Amino acid sequence: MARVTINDVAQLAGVSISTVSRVLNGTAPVAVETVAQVRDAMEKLNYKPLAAARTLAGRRTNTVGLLVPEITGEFFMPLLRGIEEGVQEAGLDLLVHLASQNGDAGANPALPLDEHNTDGLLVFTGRLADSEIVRLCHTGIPIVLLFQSTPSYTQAPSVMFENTVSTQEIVEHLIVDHGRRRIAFLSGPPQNEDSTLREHAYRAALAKHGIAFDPVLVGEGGYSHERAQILISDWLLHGVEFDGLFAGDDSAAVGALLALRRAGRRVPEDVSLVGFDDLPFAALVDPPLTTVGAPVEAAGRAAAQLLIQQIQGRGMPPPIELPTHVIYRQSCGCA
Amino acid sequence: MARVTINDVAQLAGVSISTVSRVLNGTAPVAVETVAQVRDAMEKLNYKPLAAARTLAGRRTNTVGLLVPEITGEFFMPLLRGIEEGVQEAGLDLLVHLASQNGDAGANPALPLDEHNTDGLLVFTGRLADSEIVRLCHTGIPIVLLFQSTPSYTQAPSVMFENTVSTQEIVEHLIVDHGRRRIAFLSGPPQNEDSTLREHAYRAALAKHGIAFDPVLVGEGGYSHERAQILISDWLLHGVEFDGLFAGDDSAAVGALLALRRAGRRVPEDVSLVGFDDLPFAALVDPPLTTVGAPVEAAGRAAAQLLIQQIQGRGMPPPIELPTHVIYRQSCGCA
DNA sequence: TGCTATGATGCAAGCGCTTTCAGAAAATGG
DNA sequence: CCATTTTCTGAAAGCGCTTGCATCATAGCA
Repeated sequence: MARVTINDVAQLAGVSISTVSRVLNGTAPVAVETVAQVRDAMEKLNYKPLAAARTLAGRRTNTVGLLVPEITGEFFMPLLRGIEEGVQEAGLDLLVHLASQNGDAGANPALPLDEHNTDGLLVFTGRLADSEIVRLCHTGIPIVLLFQSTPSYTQAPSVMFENTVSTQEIVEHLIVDHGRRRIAFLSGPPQNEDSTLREHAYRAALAKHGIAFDPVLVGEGGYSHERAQILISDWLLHGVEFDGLFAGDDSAAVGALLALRRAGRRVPEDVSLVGFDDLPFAALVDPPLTTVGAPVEAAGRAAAQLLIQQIQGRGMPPPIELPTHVIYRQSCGCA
Repeated sequence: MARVTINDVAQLAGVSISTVSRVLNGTAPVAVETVAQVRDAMEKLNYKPLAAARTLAGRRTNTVGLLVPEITGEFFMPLLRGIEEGVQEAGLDLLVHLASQNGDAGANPALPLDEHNTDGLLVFTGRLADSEIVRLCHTGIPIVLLFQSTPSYTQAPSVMFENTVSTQEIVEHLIVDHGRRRIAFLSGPPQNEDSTLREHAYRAALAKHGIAFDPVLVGEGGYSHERAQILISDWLLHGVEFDGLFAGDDSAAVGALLALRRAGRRVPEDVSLVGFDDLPFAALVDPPLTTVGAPVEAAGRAAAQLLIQQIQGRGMPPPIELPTHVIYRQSCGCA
């Protein structure tokens, strides 16, 4: 049961392999009846071209790599879905690679994908040092950065969310509409760009309403419900008082919610709680979470498309910033 | 800036390409100092073997494919994580492919992966018809089935959860410890094997305690919170009465929880609610969900390992059934 | 010392496909 | 009706790597 090759097809169809290749790829005109014969032969033999051979001969892998820091959190799912769809639409395949998160940033996290020679790389990991990205860019491989702005001296396009406007709006909402004055903020993982932007916006909102920034009210939620839960429990235990909480993202918000409830604090009566991302469960928790809707799946899809655009030589696309908007539910105190 | 090939390395190291290949693959003894020279040359040139060429020459792709029905639900994440880790441990790569869920089962959902010629296939989709699986098996490509038992006339190993014992235990818990008599059941998607098994166990538990099975109390929750929420709302609206609910899985349980709450039913006072899987959020909802703990990530990892075992010719492993256990929290009525 | 295992290497034949080049056949135009 | 383009097809040269076979020392063993 040897593999059916292009030769077998050519033979059966009574043509040369060049012709078979051409009907396969549509790279040159082929007479309609010849096409029919070839198609027929392919069908009969159940011919499946060998990807590796095409790659080797055609010098393109038809594969894009996705470099992720870890597969966790509700956030990753819609993202992956968007990416897969975008990639599939273009007829490419998706190679998922978990970047080993060994502490040393000096290591070569992208290596495996490098080696596998994908046509392009989607990078979703703050962990990947700028220098590494610069290196990758210089190899000429198309890259798209997810939620990480383009480092200088490169022009890898990035896909990001609009953080500032919505964050400011949601924080101001707590101040203006719910009369909160002591509003805490939970940051994301260290050096997370989104988090930095959100913190700036948070501070700006406070400042705008004459509320002094209190460093006590800022902690690292790490976009993780465990972490946020522990942190908030700790705060509560140590008498840190606040009447509003912008949790940085929805995962942290849920963790915080749990901690608050366990400590007997009511949401939203005692504390107005808001998140960011509008992940699937945001509407499902009790009370439903007021948050910022971020088009995560669309971001994945957009990233895939930007990458494919580069791969296909259709130019270097500009960075994309996807709009977000506040979604008012009940956790802030709205009816 | 042409590609650095094995030739360049060989030349710089002053050896033949065969030797380079051998130090690369360790397929034959090479003198230590030669190895050093070659390694050196590789380093200097920053040589990266081209995967496609290795595949073509070596007749193996070093890639396994994952066929998924859709990327959604909390369930998929730990599964993917387990798979990726298992695959990565073996030094292989993971190609993720979303099976188009066009209604026609007649289509060829696996085709794309087929074409890409992976060394093996992880199949996680009830949608893939048995006939298709049989066909795949007959092509000789290693396969592992996820949550779907091996069809007859094939011996593709499968990874499944132990459904019966725990389900029976959790349902009996509602009957015995919480005095529930009208216990409803939400099934998974049609033809989902886990669901079928769980339903059998559910019925067995009822029977064991002399409770008549009432078909009115069975609905399709589809392992989806939206679907479950709609269904339960509907039931409540139409006066379907129940004091216990085994939601089939945790996603459906959360949906049901929401519907119950919206309708003013208290959990667990009015309705004892339990799920299955112990997904990450199960402990986070309010009240925390009593459920059956299923090692989802371990299942992914096990599947990857079974597949790799086949790929490496280390024999055809037997199916695996992973143990589950009831996790008592508060949604059933326990303190 | 002669003879065979063994170690270390090179040569060259592919792996299955794409693509350039050139040629044959058919279509076009004046 | 001949020159010229256009359409279609085949031969053949790789793409970068693995691997079977041959080679040649060197070492082991009687």
